[in-house]
This record gives sequence, structure tokens and C-alpha cells, in this order.
Amino acid sequence: MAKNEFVKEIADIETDFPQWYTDVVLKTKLVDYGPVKGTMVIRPYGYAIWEHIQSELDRRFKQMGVENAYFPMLIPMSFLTKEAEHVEGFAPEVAVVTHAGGAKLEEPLVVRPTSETIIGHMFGKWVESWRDLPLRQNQWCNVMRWEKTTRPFLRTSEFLWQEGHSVYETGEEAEAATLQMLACYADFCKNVLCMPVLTGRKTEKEKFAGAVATYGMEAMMHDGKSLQAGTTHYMGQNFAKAFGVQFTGREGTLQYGYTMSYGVSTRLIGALIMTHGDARGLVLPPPVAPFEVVIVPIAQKKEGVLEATHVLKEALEKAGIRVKLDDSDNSPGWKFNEWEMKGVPVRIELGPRDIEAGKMLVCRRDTLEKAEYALGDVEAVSALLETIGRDMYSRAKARMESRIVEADTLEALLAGVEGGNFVRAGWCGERACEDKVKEFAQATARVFDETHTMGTCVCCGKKAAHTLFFARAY
RNA sequence: CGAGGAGUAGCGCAGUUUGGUAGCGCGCUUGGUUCGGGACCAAGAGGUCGUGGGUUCAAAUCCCGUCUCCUCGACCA
Repeated sequence: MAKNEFVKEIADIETDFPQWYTDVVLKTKLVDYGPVKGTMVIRPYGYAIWEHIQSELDRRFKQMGVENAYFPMLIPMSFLTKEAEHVEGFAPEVAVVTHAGGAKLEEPLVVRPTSETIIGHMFGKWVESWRDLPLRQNQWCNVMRWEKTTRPFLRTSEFLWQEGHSVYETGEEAEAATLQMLACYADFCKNVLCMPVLTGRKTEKEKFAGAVATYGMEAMMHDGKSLQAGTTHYMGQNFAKAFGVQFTGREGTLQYGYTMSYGVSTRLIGALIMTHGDARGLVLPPPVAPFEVVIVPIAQKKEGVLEATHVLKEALEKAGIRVKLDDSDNSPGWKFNEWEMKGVPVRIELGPRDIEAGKMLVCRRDTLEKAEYALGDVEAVSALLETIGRDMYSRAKARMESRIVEADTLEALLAGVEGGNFVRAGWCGERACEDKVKEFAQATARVFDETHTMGTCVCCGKKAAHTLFFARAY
């Protein structure tokens, strides 16, 4: 394509954010649509991000003493109905297998929308004594929820996630574990995804079907809307009683365990795209970027250029940096645009001029700044990657904080969320008021704010029992 | 599930009003010249027009059915 014919490949991020998102995930080859409604194919460039998310989280879980396991995808329909709230919440969106082996099944099987039931069933068999507790297992798997409207990574019929499930002797322990895992997630978002989140408990209306309490973390997307990036749930004895998770306690009496669960999904990929992306496309956090550095040779057929880029690549790789050397026949300008759209944190340009001067041109994706480094200065590149990650977090955090506003009235709340803000507001605690806010402002309660106190309910004006963050959400 | 939009080459589209046997751009292949912000020349390959039926001498085009995808709303990691 000639310079003067250059057409913008992706929609304008400011005026058409949803289209920008769809364009970016497709054009950068993170994902493609599957042939079945609502399904997605996670392509290598996208799956690499997931693999980095997985390995980093998996390491953290294991450090906390969680073991990995795998439970079957098919769950007897009757399991789902054992916990009243649970079935009510999930029944509308499960896919059901009615036929197999050429015959109708006696009992339909649901494709797991989440695994509390089947894991509860198995834990019921495995837990006998207080000595078996805590029992903490996690699985990496796919789940299926037949959603009405879908969008790659953010909401798909089938998605990948991890779901951790634990049983404890006491409610205090289980609840503490629920909060501990929430903190683990938030730390992961900060240090690995460079993404700030608000964390806190969810309202009854927003909690997980069957839980006593649900905690969530909410990330602010580029347009100021909220995305639930992960949840942890304290189940009390609800599932333990439904599935007979009982043990003989320290005093010799038979008692039910207390369970909790937690999960994050491939939605995190959508979250980081919509948090960090800009008009040129993706801006990937270095810790999860498939490539942290792309090397673009200039005049690569000239004597010594490709050789020099290979030497540089090996030096960077030796320091543990993930490197792509783009020695394709495309022009340098084409490569610059391509890799910027794909969000590679650092680009290094290396041509005859640099080689002669013993330098290399290093370009940051997040700020688009360029600087000359000594050729082969691996430590400086390493340090730059660290800096980029920190700066991405700081910018996102400053942005989120600048977009938290307070409201005393429904009108103010509406104006706040329409302006792309998280709105802090008081709440009397009545479901009717929460419903009214949603109807009036198309905004939902995201999490409780434990750090501030608003005096009156934003809806009815009575004394506030709680302070909440409201936002429009994906 | 309600309201819109769209299915024609790998991608993006034109052609449908007024039926006449399929075209453009990008990409792809081969060769050559290029290379510091989407290079250029030349020669090529690639489509039973989503699908089933109907009308007609003749259907991408007209009629009926059907499937799928996208966007926006009510539900959700």
C-alpha cells in the first residue's frame, strides 16, 4: 500500500470504542470467530498471552498450597438442582447433552458452566476428617455458558479459565481465604497485567448464585466502563450441605465444611486490551506480551545487517527476554505499524548506520518515544521493560483515580456514569434502590467501598448503610 | 429473546433496482529493483455468489423457505 493511500485499519478508539476493540482483536490475530455462535478461536498470538497469565497465576497458587486437578466437563443434571440458588442462576444458560452414542440419555448432562457441583460431589467423597482440611484444588479448563450476546474474550459461549475450590474447617478460615485470593488476584493484575482494579464485596443482587458472599475486582476500561475481571466466593456451608461435604471434627462430631471458590478467565485478555490500548492498537504489558522486543532490521540485505540482528537477538534471549526478529520482506515502515498495532512493548531498529556507530534505536510502544542505546546493551533493554510495566500501571491507575466521582442524587450518578466514571455513592441497602439506579442510569453496583463513607442513599435519600461504586459495565 | 445490518476469491467490497454466464482493491505465488514510518515493476494462481426449493431459454440478480454471523437492548467470568 502506498503511503498516500494509507487507510486506517482500526476504528477510532475515542468515537467508536466497541468497534475499535473488535477490529484490534481480529486484526492483530489474537482471536477469530468460531463457526458456532459465540465461540472464539484463540490464535497463537492470543494464546501466548493466556499461557503467560496461566503460568504466573499457577505459580502463585502453588505457592499458597493449592494443587491442580481436573474434573469432568459433563455434570449430571441432578447435581445442578441440589443447590437452589445455584440452579436458578445457571439453568438459563447451560448447554445440555441429551443424546449420546446414538441414544437418548436417561439423565441429561450439562456442560459445566462452573464446577462447584461436581467438585462438591467429589470433595464429599474425599473429606472424612478435620485432618483432610483444608482441601484446596484448582483446575484450568473450559466452561460453557450460553450467553445471549457475545464478544471475543469479554463474553463468549465457551471460555477458558481457572477455578479454584477449597474446603475449610471453619467459616472464618474460608472467608479469610476468599479475601486472600482476592488480594492475590489484585496483586497479579497490578504486577503482571499492569492493571489497577477496585476490589470489594458485591451486593446480594450481583453475587454468585449459591454464595454467601461474592467479592470482585473491577477494572476500568478505556471508555470508563467497568469490567469484572475476577471473583472470589465464600459459600458458607451451602454447597457442603448440598453435596455432603462432612468430616469428623477435632471433638469427634460430624460437621459440614465451609467452602470457597475463585476464578479468572480469558476475559483478563480483554481487560488488558481495553485498559492499555490506544489509537494504534494493542499496548501489551511486558510480563505477558508474547514478544517483549521486536527487532526490525533496516536495509536487511546489506552486508552484515541480518548478522548483527541475530547476534542482538541471541544476547537478549540469553537474558530471558522474549524476542521476535522480523526479517520478512515487508518494508520497515510496514513492520513499524504492524508491530505497534500488535502491541510489542519495545521495538529495536537496527540498520547499517547504527551498526557502524555501535548503536541501536530503541522505541517504546507505550509512549512511542525513541532513544539511541549502545548496540547490545541488554541490561538497559531489560530495565526499560521494567520501566514500561511500571509506567503502564501508573498511567492506568492515575486515569482510573481521576475518573472516580461522587454522587448524592440519581441525576448526578447518571451524569457520572455517562461521563465514563466510576461513581461513589451511598446506599440504604434496599434492593429496590439498587434496581432503581440500574433502571435510571443503566449502571450497576460494582463493589462496596470500605474506605469512604457517603451520608445518604443516592436513590431514596435515607441514611446510607453502605457506600458503593456504581458504573456501567461490560 | 426483541430491533437493525450482513453473507460474492484469504480479507474488504462492487455487481442485485432493469436476469444474459463474475469484477475491483489489498493479500498470496514467481522473478527483479528497493529498504531509517504501511516501496515499485513484470508475470501468475485463486470464486458451483451461505444453503434448499421455485420461476425462466437463461438467476449472484426475481419469489418462497432455511442457516449463520455482526451490532444494539434485557441476563452474565
